[in-house]
Amino acid sequence: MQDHAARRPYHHGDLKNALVLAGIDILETDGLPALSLRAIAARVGVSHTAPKNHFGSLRGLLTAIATEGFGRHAAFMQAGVSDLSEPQARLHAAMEGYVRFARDHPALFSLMFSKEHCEMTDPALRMASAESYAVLAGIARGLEWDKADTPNAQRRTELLLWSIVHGYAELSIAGFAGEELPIAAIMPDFRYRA
Amino acid sequence: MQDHAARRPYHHGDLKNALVLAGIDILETDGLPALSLRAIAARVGVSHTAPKNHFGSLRGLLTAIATEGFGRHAAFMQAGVSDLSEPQARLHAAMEGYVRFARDHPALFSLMFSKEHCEMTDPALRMASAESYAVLAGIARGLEWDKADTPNAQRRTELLLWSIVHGYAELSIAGFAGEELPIAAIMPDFRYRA
DNA sequence: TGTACATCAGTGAACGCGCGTTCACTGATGTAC
DNA sequence: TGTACATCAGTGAACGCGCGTTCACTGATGTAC
Repeated sequence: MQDHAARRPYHHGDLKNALVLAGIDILETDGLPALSLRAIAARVGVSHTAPKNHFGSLRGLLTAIATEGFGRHAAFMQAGVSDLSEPQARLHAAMEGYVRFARDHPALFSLMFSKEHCEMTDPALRMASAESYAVLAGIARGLEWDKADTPNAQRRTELLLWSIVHGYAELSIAGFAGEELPIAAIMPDFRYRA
Repeated sequence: MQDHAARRPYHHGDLKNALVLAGIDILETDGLPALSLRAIAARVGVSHTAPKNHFGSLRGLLTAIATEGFGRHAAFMQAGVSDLSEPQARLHAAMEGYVRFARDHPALFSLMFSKEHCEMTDPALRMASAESYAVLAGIARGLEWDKADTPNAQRRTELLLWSIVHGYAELSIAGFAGEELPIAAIMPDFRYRA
């Protein structure tokens, strides 16, 4: 007993991080409805009131989990892209990463876009989601399409790409997309300049 | 008191329908988390165990609500289309209806695509969602695009259109789509045959 | 180097709440004869 | 036309459960002097 006490000191040391990781763990295993302050704290082995010191409330903790989610999401997109140089291949790889993340981590992905659970105005969350968006937008830069001469063409192109990949991911999760085609199979033929 | 009893007979008469409508009402007002058996029954003015006779469980009732949602969703798409004859205009009108429905009824829209809450294998739900999909697919039929010669070109075209409109709707609800552009503003230039 | 004190991190019991379900019931309706 | 009976629709009290929050607390750490 004394030994256990010695091994587990009163202060955790990195509770904030541990709670976020435990939360993601629960999401993967049991889904969003299982994500409560008590369940997360229990998984870390800590009193269920401890999270309050770091996150204020359940909503705060969920927001932090979503923020971490956006980081991983961006990494999924980057992963397939690094080796490629051809613009269209890079775009498709990033989009494929987007969809793969959603399929592999549906509960986390849902949380990331849920106003219901997350504080969308949170600065850290906004920054993380913006960085994730920037991966796609960065690759899309220089993309040429039919309406390139309309105002805000670039922003609109990005929004189109984002809609396609996000919609496909959501439909895929919900079970409406049928067999799991690579996203390249449904992409229109964008052309690149030069 | 006697009067009230006389006015409100023991049997409701159309409780099944009334519960679905009450549920939608609560969704519009207070959102998905507020949607409980007790809340829905209370709104109709009935014991909270009464829904069990018609729907078996909360999940059954939510599935029925989503089914009704798909019906309304289809109506939103149809609404703008009827007056138009030009194919591209019809397509854009249907898609605009799709997005407008999501923006006007975000909680109901979310429920409709939530495995978490609905029994996606329910026959009535499947039929309703298929009918909704058919509105878009019907208009898309005959649409010509760059990959028209690949296998399953039609299905892929439909899936692309659905992804665009669904993704744009979701991003719009989540607050990521910025100012509310009509969807035509981000659509690529499909061409129609003949 | 030591002491006092403020601050921070985590505890654990208690709270009230709303939830879905179970249960034995009652009122109303339909149907067989 | 009437009677018996089965079935259906709705009641309301009670249940146990997990939830987030509050509260007074304690153990550990840092800092001023």
